[in-house]
Amino acid sequence: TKAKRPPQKRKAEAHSEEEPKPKLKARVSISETIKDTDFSTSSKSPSGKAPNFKIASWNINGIRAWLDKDGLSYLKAEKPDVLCVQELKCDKSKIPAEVEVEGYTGHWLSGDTEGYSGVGMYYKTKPIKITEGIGIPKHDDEGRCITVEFDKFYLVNTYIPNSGRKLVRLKYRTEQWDVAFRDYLKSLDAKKPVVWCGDLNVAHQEIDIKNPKTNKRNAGFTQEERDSFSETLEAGFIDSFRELHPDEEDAYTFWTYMMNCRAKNVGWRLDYFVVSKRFKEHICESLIRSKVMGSDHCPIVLELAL
Amino acid sequence: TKAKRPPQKRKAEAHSEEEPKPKLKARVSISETIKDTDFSTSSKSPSGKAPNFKIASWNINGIRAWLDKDGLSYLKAEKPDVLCVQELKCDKSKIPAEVEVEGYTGHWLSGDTEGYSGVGMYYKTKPIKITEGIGIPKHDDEGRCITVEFDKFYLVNTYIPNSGRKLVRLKYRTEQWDVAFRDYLKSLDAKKPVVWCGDLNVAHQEIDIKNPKTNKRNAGFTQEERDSFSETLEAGFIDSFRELHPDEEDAYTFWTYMMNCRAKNVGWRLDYFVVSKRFKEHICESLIRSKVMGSDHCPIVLELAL
DNA sequence: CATCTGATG
DNA sequence: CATCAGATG
Repeated sequence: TKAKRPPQKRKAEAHSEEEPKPKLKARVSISETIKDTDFSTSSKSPSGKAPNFKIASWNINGIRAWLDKDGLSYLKAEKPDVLCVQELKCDKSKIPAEVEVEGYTGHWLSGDTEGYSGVGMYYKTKPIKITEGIGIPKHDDEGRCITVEFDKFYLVNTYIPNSGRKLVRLKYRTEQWDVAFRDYLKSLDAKKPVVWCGDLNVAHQEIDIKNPKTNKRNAGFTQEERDSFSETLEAGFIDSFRELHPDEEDAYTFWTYMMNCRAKNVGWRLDYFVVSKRFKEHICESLIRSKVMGSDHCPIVLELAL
Repeated sequence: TKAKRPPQKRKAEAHSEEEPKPKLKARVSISETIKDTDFSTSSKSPSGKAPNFKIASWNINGIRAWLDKDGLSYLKAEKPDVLCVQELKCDKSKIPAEVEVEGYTGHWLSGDTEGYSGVGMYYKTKPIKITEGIGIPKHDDEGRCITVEFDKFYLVNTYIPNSGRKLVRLKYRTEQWDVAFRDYLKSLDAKKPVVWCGDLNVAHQEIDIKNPKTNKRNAGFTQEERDSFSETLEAGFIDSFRELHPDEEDAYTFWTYMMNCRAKNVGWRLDYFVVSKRFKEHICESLIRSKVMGSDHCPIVLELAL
């Protein structure tokens, strides 16, 4: 029977002195892990065209921690036309100034809960339009979706709700969010082709997870989530990585920090580039940057010939 | 207007895998800072006797963090007969096994609030008796006092309540705790001489703090706390450090982690060895180990000739 | 295991 | 600035 802490108020200073000063953390650098990846490309579209537009996506697990770890070295090495990031875990107003990168514009979206969710992106060339959310207030208060309209396609960057431990949010996720989001995707697809990317928080098939048997009732591999994702794909979309690499095993984008799973490659493929079927002809390559460290997810890349 | 987090339960595992494994943190080592201190002694008691009993005291600001930083290297270098520590910030049941040291017995006391307060000690030779608290339940639920009875004296190890930001606990501290504790000390002193040590959370006089002017209404330097400490001393005790070093300035035992105060020696003397007046003849030296790092307080040492 | 908030000092 | 707890993933 544990007691409460002593009575508390706010905003005073015990043993004060003068003024607080900003802090500077020293962390292990992401830059070191960049060297193990070859960022050059030789891919071609089905009709033989070389890529001229590259999109990257990464669940960065906290933008402040990621910046401290020099996460921007990835952006500078990959040099994509757009980088989509998920899980900012930081209110828009609290993002450090070091987030700015020469040659890119950043766009950040946070939800109502401090330190929870949030997505953002860096882009080189100004899109036609940027939209936050999916247009349904009750689904838009967690900062999970940004859509940018380009000339030839829509790019939708999402951090799909996690069903949670004990699957407390499974019904919300599959019966509410996924349904509403599917409608949203379809409405975009009716206008222009769509590239939908991000942390979709589902491993689609058994090939997309190391331990399918033991994870059937864990968030991200329930039948409900997998079926829901199938239903979205059936509405006219393809999973670009699996389309190009139908039999590739052990291809994951997430590894829990626990139990040394990354070193053992005990992972999940939770991050995707899903594209409108009719846009398939523009896809040159769909890649997983599994050697880039700095988060419990790794970046993924889509190379397009527009 | 910030929203709440999503609904939560306990004890399940999202994206689980197998079993969790214990963790191992890498921190800056305290051992490095030990080298700057000379732990030998040449002190003598008023009657010319060399010390044969050494007591050290240190507010360690979290025993788990302190162990990770190799705090025990201080114990091994100082080699006191007793080391008193304050602010365990750890339930007794959660103290790591590495706390054990060859040649010493540990005794740990935690309060009802997880991660808050708590005191403990290492001793070489078994005391006659060990008592937890001051015998008043309403003052004893925060794990702030251990008394050990030796042949020639009582040793009282305390972490005196902080009056808090905005002085929310000043009345409790001075009108309740200090009054009850003073009675407790007097009752011991009636039986045997007393050595009272620990983090007393008060800088007694202007000489005991770098910025007396600006801290008059901050916890640890209010007139109420200073007067209360004076009143306790007047009951028959002496501040051993100030007794031996009446004019020594810039002698502090605490520096806020903020604003680089330690490097600038902008500090407070909050840690003391207070001893019964009639025990004065046994005091050889009262020292401040200001170069030993690892906490926002530094260790203090009392050398006795028994 | 690692991030965050918020309490405490 | 640095510890801790507890939530979240």
